[in-house]
Amino acid sequence: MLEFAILGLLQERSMHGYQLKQRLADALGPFWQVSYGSLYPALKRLQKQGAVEMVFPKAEVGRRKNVYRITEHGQELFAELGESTQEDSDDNGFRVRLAFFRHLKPEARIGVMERRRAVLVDRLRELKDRLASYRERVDGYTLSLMRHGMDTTEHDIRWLDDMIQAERRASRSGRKRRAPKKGVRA
Amino acid sequence: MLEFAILGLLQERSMHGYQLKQRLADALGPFWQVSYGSLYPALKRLQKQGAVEMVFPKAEVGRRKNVYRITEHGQELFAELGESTQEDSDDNGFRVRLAFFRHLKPEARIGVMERRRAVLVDRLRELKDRLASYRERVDGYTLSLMRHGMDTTEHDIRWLDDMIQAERRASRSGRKRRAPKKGVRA
DNA sequence: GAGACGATATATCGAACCGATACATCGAAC
DNA sequence: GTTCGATGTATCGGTTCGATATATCGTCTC
Repeated sequence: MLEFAILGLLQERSMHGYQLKQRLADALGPFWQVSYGSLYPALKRLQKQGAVEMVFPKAEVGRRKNVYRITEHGQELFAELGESTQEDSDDNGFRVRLAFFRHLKPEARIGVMERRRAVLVDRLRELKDRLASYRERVDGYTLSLMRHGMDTTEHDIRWLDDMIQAERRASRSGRKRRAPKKGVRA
Repeated sequence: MLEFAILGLLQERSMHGYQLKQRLADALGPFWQVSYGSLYPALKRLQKQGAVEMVFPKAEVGRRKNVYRITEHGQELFAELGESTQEDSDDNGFRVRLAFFRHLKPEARIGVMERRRAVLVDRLRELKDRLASYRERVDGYTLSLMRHGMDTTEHDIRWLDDMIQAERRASRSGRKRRAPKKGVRA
């Protein structure tokens, strides 16, 4: 997911590590913060596989800045990671994807959201089963935790449904007339 | 948090690693799953600092089972970890604490919940500020993500308020008459 | 203009964690 | 009987986090 996020940011414009960290904190807000201990190694990995490249490898004067630019292979990797089913059950993984949704194809967006929905439906079912199975033999706090988890999951599913519907609407009208104005309503 | 969870489980009865992993999955449901790569090293760490001890160090016959028992020092460590302010901003950290709330003192429980509430209020404020600051210059998906985050956080705060209130009620009536029946209503 | 100070910027370290896997034993089904 | 799934302990490589080291830049103060 970190690689995906980096590539997503570099898609807008080339940046160096410090900027990436700032823009990431800005985009994901309080949901996800990355450390330099993850960021710089991730950049090196991406560079090694040719997904990003340095713009000014060595500036002779002043402070050293390693500005990275995304390559064509990086673009492909971004799309691939965005549609990958590997991180579907990771809550933050979906948030990260959502933050860069605008760079994915509409069909891919719907696919991601529907897979996410399936994960949440699974989770809801597991919570329901669990709650039914150990009624009475569990303390009030755990019970409350499970019930709140159910509420939250149901809320999330409704949210997804709205977004999927909006995406389909935009997709349909987008085929007839250009550009459906702004975006998704929460 | 892993150490805290292990000690919480061992407080009920002595167990071996495999059982710990199972009971952990059972208690935390879909919220948290631990790997053996974390569990066994954590047990060794706890053993090294004298918080747990092996019950049957070496069984001569049949399958090897390393049963661990919590020590007095382990009890202290559990209480200490349960009240620690170190993991307050970790969502899962609070869930884990909640799953073992029954082993904490009522005052500690209220303290943990109030600190958690403060974290969520902070998060809500940050989301509001962020939303106000970059209205218009952000895509619909990110906007939706932030708005949903606000809704969820507000919901969580109300949940906490209910639990804090219930805890206070139980605490007050518990001082007059013994044992306030069952527990917390979600 | 000297010094302090905070923001900018890159890099690495140790501890911890995850997913996978290896290895072994048990019970039960076929 | 032997295959198969559940039980059980353990470790490996790769990744992440939190902290820290190092250095430069802009700005403010005396």
